Order: sequence, then structure tokens, then C-alpha cells
Amino acid sequence: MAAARAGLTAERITRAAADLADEVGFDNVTVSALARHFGVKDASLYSHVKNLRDLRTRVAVLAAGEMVDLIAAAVAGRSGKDALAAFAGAYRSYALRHPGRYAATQSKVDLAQVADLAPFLRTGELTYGMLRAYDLAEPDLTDAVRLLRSTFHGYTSLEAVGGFQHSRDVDASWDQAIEALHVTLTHWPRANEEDR
Amino acid sequence: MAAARAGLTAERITRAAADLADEVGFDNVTVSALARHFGVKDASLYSHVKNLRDLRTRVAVLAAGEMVDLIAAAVAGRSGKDALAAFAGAYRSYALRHPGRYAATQSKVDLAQVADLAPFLRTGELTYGMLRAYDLAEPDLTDAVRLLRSTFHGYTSLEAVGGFQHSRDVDASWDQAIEALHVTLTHWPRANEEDR
DNA sequence: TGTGCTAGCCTAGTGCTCCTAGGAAGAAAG
DNA sequence: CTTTCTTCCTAGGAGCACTAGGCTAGCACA
Repeated sequence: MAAARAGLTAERITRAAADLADEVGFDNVTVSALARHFGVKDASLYSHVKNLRDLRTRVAVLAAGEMVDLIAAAVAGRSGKDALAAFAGAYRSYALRHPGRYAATQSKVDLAQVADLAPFLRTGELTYGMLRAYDLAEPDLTDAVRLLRSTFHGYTSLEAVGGFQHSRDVDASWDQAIEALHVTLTHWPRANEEDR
Repeated sequence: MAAARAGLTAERITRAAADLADEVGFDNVTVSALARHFGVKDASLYSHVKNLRDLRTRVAVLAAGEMVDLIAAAVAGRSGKDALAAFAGAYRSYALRHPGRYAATQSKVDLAQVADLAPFLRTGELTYGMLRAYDLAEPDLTDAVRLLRSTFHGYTSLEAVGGFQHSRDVDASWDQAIEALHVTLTHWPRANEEDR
């Protein structure tokens, strides 16, 4: 196997790493396994990727981009509660369908080393934009964004590790959580004097 | 260093592993590093601990026990919003003070291999008990528990990986989140007919 | 059509890791 | 004092990340 040239690229390696991550978990992605997948020796990958951390960062950027695209598509044309539900649905769907990629987006990446910051920034813009309908001003707006992100991330990651043992349907709980968040956002307890 | 007998025990090793995890991160805890810490060869640890996964599980149990004790102490004698704030405060405080231990509690452990399940069960009891004041019936109760757990876990883990870049004070956002959760629980959107 | 050059992939090797098998020495029990 | 058990050891295998340096395919250019 392994013709003279295997046609490796940073992109192909990154994509394969992301696929592998979805199968075996993000932390279990190894350079060796990727090399085997391409029918190539370990050392050959280091011409395209600096090291394992670099590879992980690339996967994180790839996943963040895919995810924000899906969320953007889901939210497009909606507002208020519809937008919230669409955002949440796309978010959870991606996280469950691509657990390895999703874990990558949550790994602490050195943002200074990321070439393309756009995917990460766009997620923030989308979230703030979605909240526009709820008419919140700073600092409540940021607090709300943090609450949403926390809930989405917390729920999906607990679900992914099997944290919900109760027999209650996990989808129904999720819908209910969205409902509850909507209520929270519409009856947001405004900050009195502590500002900035 | 390293007299004839170093006095190793599964407990001492587990505790050292937990301390190391808080320093360098849960995934970066190695058997070799622990052996060095005790002035002992790697192989010596395997008389007390089956393997790395077993060690990780032990750390998870240890951490879960510590955490639930602190939360129980904080919640004791309180109810309603006071209890919620105390629970949340103890949870976040432990997670931030002991990031490695906290990560251990969130690692997917094979519950079948856990000798003492009590710590894990007690957390659930505490959460359900805390919600008693809000007068929710199933399945809303379970939904609410899941929402709380998600928010707590999501917030602390995002905070831990540096996910909150905005200049808004992280403690203030947390207080606001608790406030919002309290509002949500008091105005819980009851499920109509979809049940159990 | 030949000649360099530059990728792309290789071999070889280091050091760290987890983990096993089997041996020796201290501690405890008779 | 002897036996036995526990604790820790040496020795070694296999997988992993990563480096240094060599060979060659296939391109650009003459």
C-alpha cells in the first residue's frame, strides 16, 4: 500500500482527524492512528502539521466553522423564541452528531495561534443577534449570553457522557429547558445599580 | 528518598493523583509522575491500583464525595432561593478551586466499576431536595434538575477553559444567572400533557 | 530531452508512557 | 527462628510524540 505520494495536505489530515475524533473521542486522536489511516509513516504528517497541539487546534477551527454555519442557517429568518429554539436545536444536534468535533471546540485553544478567528467570533455575533428580540441592555445582555452558552454546553456535554440517568426523555427535557430559557429571557431580572 | 517501604496505599495514591490533577489537569495525570512523587518505580503503584482507568475512577469518587459534602454543608438549614444560591456557590467554588478533581467528576466513569456509589447518588438527592421549595411535580422536577446541573456545569467549565472573554465580571454574571434560574423555577412553564 | 530543485515521504532513533512477569527483601504470624 | 505475605524491585514489551537527515518523484526551466 501507500503509493509513492499519498497526497497529504493539512486540510485532509485535519478532516481525517475530525472524523476519527467523532469515532474514538477527541483526546484519543493520535498521530500514529492518522498515519495508519493514510498508509503512511508517522513522521510524514509532520511536514503538514506542526505537532499534535497544532492538529487539535485545526480540528477545533474546522468544527467551530461547521457548527456556526449550521446554526446560522437554522436561525436565518427567525427571531425571538423561534430563533432561540432553532439555535438550540442546531447546537445540540451538532454536538451529539459530532461529539469529537464538538469536544474540539471546547478544548482550550490558544487563540493567539489560531489563524482564522472568524468562526469563533461569528458564534458570539449570532448569539447576541438572537437576543436582540428580548431587548436587553448591557451588562444584562452579556449575562444572558453566558447563561445560554452555559446551558447549551452543559446540557449537551452531560448528555454526551451519559450524565442523565433518569428515565425521563432527554429530548423532552431539552425542549422544556428551551421553554424555561425563553421565560427567563422575557422576564429577565434586571441588574439594579451594578453596571459595566 | 524512598526508604525500603514507602508506605503506599490506594488512598494515598488517589489523593496524590487528585492533587496532581488540580495542578496539571486531570488528563495530564500520569502513573510515572505519581511514582516520581513517591520516590518509587512505576511498577510499584500497580500493586495498589489496577491501572490508569481505575486510578481515574478513584479520583472521581474522591472528588464527588468531597464536593457533595461541601454542597450539603452549604445548603444545610436553607431553603428556596437561599438554598439555590448556596448550592450554586459551593458547586462553582469547588470546581474552580479544584479544576482537576472537578474534571474527574465529569469524566465518564463506568458506574459498574465504582465501589461506592453513594457520593454520586447524594448529589442527586441534594438537588431534588433543594427544589422541593419550588413545588414542582414530575416530569417537571427532573427537567428542572437537568437544567440546573447543565447550567452549573456549563458555566464553570466554560469559565475554567477561559471561554468568557468579555470584560463583564464573571462573578456578577454568575450571581445574575442564579437570579435568573430562581425566576425560572418560580415561573416554571408546566408541561401540558406530555408526561413521564 | 536533460538538469536542478523542491516537495513529500522515508528510515532511524530518542524519550516518555502504560503495563506485565517474575524476583528479593522487609514485616508479620507461627 | 522459620514461614508466609506484602511491598517494592528489575527487566522488558509495546505504543506514542517528535527530530534529524536521506532518497526520490515530479515539477520548472533551459
